Amino acid sequence: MAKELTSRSENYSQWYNDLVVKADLAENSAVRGCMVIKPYGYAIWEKMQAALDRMFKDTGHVNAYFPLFIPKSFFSKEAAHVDGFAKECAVVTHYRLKNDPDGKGVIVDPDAKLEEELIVRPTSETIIWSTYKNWIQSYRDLPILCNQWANVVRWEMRTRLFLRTAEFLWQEGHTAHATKQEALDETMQMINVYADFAEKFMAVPVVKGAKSENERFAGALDTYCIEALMQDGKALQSGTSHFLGQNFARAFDVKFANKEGKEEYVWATSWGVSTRLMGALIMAHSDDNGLVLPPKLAPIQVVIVPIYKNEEQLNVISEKVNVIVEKLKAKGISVKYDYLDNKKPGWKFAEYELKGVPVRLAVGPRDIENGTVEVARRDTLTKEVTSLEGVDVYVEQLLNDIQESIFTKALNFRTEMITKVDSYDEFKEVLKNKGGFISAHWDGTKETEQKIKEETKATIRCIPFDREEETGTCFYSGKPSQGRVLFAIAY
RNA sequence: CGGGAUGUAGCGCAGUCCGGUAGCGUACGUCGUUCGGGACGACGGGGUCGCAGGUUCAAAUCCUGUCAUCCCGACCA
Repeated sequence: MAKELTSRSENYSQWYNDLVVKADLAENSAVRGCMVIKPYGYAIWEKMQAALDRMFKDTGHVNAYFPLFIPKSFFSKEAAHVDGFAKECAVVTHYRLKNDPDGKGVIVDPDAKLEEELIVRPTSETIIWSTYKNWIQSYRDLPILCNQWANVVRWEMRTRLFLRTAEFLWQEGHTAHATKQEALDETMQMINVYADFAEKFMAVPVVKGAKSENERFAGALDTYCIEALMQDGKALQSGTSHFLGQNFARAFDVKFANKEGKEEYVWATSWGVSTRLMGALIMAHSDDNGLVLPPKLAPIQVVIVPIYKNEEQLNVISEKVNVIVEKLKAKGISVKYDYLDNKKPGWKFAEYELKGVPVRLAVGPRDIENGTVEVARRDTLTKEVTSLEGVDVYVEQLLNDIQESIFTKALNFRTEMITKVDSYDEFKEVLKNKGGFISAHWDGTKETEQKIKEETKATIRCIPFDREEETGTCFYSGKPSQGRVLFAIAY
């Protein structure tokens, strides 16, 4: 099955490593687990970026950019935060190289040691809040609603392609507010933006909820998340939005004068999604023929493959196809007419399936004669012949259908994979044989969650916002519970 | 950082036990026939066998070291 993201899995080199993206490792270097995103893979990321950026701007946010390097001292200012990130930081200690006096190559110049080490950002809360300090004096300066598109580095012990790479691309929103309520609203608003993006663009259904204390972001008072389910039954945290309270404002001494002229600490949020979403996209929809991309994120939405024996035939076909291409473009549909004769039609069919192109049109002599075109859809791998006249309208509708159909398929799968469980035996049984989300009562304590994790590797993915009010008893401890939470094995 | 595996042509691999100077599939190039689901034939180009030492007349193969990757843990977004 083409669902594992492992290099040894059957189809990896065929459709994943070679075509979409490659975790490329510099030889003999300490650059481990970083990823190279090839042009086609990057085009998908660009589509995601564009859609998200639009949504951020529609909710009043602006983009900004902050430094890659963060002075070490900034990190020690928020205790929980440093605890969370200290173990996975890349540290810059020198600023110069020189020729090795004893021979070949270059060495780090020992005379060029930095007074204070610089940390390559694992996340930008600290550098941004030290900057915000200078931007904020009065309630009139608030709110600040900034987002940055950037790369960050987390020196993970073990990396997993897309899901946990040492360097990754992401966006991080950092907002500052005058009131607690406004910050809470912002936190909630952004998790909703993420959920909308996941469901409407990626066609990946997600559960919105709050993290348990154990799983919370380092330095946050509350973490909201969206959790998606992959085809192998494992959960993937796909986006988070944090209510930071006044923790960072206190740490960086960011105060403002309120309407009464009194000094108060600023309220903060941060939120982010990363190239991990590409992993989610791939693992949620792909099949053994390769990628299945939702039309809204497909760099190429329609590919047209002519079938011909000679140039004369091609010319006749092209004349008809060019009209369609123009019509599709006029509708804002990205279309590629692959008329080159260096590959055969069969090869092209397989190739574009591998790349997840949602709709393929094939036009050959037979179609020219009958005024028809063959339309194939990637998600169902079905083909039908339709009239060439008006195919643009047909395709436009089809793209919408595919978008919806991919989502419905994923949603049905997820619904099937949420299992209600009331005993520990049942819990273990479902984890082992079925996977997916397990909806169960939990007593709300760290200790219970920790023990369940140790014994089964399952963690609480979230406490869903829309859970039913239902009292019960914790399946593990037998203590009273206020409602069900979702457990799962996660990536 | 522990346990296991791997490193040989762009990619996927065989060859290693038992040392004799590197091969298969695919991709690539030329020509011809093909072209409605990854075409076929003929010829051809491409490899410091991860790296560094050692043993030997001779090392992809044996020995030592080292680097890197993958999988399983621990850790984490």
